[in-house]
Amino acid sequence: MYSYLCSFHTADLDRKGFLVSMDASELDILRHSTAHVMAQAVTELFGDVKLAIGPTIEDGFYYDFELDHTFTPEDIEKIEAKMKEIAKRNLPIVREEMSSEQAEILFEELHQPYKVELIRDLPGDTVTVFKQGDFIDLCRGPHCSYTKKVKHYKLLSLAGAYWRGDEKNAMLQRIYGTAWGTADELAAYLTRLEEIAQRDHRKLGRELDLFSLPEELGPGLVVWHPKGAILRGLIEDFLKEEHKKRGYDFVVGPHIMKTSLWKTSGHYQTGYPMYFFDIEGQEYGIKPMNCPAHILVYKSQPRSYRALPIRYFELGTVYRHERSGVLHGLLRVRGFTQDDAHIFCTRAQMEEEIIGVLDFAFHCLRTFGFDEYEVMLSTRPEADKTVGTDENWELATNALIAAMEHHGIKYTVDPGEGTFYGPKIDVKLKDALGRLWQGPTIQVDLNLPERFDTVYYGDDNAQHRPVMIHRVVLGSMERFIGALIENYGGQFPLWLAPVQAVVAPVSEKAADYAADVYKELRGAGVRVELNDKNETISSKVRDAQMQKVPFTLVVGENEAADGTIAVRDRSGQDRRGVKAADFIEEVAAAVRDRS
RNA sequence: GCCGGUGUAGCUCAGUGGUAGAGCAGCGCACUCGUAAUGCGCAGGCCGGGAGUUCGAAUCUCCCCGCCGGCUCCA
Repeated sequence: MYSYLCSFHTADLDRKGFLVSMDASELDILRHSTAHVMAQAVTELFGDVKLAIGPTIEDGFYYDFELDHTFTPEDIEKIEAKMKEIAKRNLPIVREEMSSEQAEILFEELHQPYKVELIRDLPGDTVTVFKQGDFIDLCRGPHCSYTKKVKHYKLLSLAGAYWRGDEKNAMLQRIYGTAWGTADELAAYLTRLEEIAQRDHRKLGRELDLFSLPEELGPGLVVWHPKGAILRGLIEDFLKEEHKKRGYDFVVGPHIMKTSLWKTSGHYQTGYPMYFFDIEGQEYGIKPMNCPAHILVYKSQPRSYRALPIRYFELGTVYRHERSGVLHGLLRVRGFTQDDAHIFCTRAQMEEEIIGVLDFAFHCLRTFGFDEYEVMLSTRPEADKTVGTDENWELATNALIAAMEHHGIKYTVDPGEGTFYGPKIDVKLKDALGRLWQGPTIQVDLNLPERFDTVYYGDDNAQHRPVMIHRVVLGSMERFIGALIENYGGQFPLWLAPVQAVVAPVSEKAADYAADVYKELRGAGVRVELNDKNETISSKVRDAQMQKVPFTLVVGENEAADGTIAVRDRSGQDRRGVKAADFIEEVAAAVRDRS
């Protein structure tokens, strides 16, 4: 498939599978040097600049600065021009090793307090600095040999960023950029950014009339329009069917619950971002999670070990007070519906249950066109920040690992990134453009069973604590559909397309026949629309294409005469003389195998 | 929440102190048309909200709100 690779000596594929002229480490070096050249340009242009950090990131780099001047978009052009000039000077980039003390003195003299702080925190007693002309930066390197190598780059955006990512620290100004080995690669990357913008679910959501987030409603609150609601309904129907197959019981809880319940669960005390309000002197909270209700269902009667595992499923709508600055289309909202389930089982059953959940999750994801994943195991944070015994943490973590190994899943460990109440597995999905999205999460909960004193009776007739596994498969409807829209670029497969076909009469002469075809298809369960506007057929075809409708069914006098339809698909392929019944079967077949 | 940007018709966007504009979408009329835009016409705006400066504000200033790009946080 990649046989043409041979013609590229140092050719490599980048992380998203695109052919690039440099391997990952060469690109990394180039980008790092580009960041230095940018920092030099900023320093030369604005004088008193305090440099923070300037690492490489996926596809590029950034550098954080502190200075009195506030960057404007116009400054970006000036900085790019200055970078070009610096590159042209072709300064040698020289590595120098020095003792930490020397370096500290050097950067004190240069009025670079952030660098001094970095040096103090670095292990070892020597550091390296890199010099190009008058510009000196603390840096591990390596770098390109000359500034001239820095050629194909573009500064992309300005942003604020806290020093060391801590909001208690000073807000710095960050400039993001990208850099590549050749002009073509840079151009390809910029084209790719364009493509990503074209697929933006917020843009497609509006254009395809799927959903909106009206200002009148409040930030982060979604209304689903008819077409979006069809899409969402199809996904929910699929989920319900799959959960039934896999032995889940459906439960339903209310949206508001007394604050005392949130005190029992601990959400109240830990300052979970909830909404609280008062009813007749009694304080209530809107649920940010579904678990307490599920636990109360569990606790509604004594449970025997024979009844376990118990799996409760709910498409549970929750509300969380997300900080205003983090809201983003469907991907980060304040009200959302999780495909949430809680599994209560014995310790001995835990591993098998997790195996089942993983199997379930991957089956669902493949159905929606996600075939590549990255899996992360998040382990226990510092012990004093967590609940639960060492033994239980170990047991839970081992069960997660064993289940992944059972499936032969390659995973990376995110040490200390588990929740305070237990370890978890996060699955990230890779979409059509190679981007990662948050997907299934499986968490073992060592906290709530204790807090709610959840028990079952064992064969020894004694009370035991069940293991509680909290898991979502698609995550939330909102976030998942956002990802789905971008993954398909709005071109949903037939089984998910809100409108599967548009009947487009060529002229009024075929209007009656078109109406008949429309009724026949609708009667057969095809999601079909009739475009009987007083417009040309070209215009109707165009409308359907723009709406990314899978099939446009053109009917004119010819079709009316022999009782057929002309089927045009989204790629522009046209099949004439198709019987409506055959088309209906074709659609039904695709819906059956979800394609 | 914080830093920066931004907000004009349903959508995309012009309009830098002197009576609010275009294209598309919508509605009407004509045309009756064969696979990505037929023509003509008509409607449509508290220029995000509030306060101020000014004879006069979409335009200048301040406050608030939303959105966008990030930081932090997360399904």
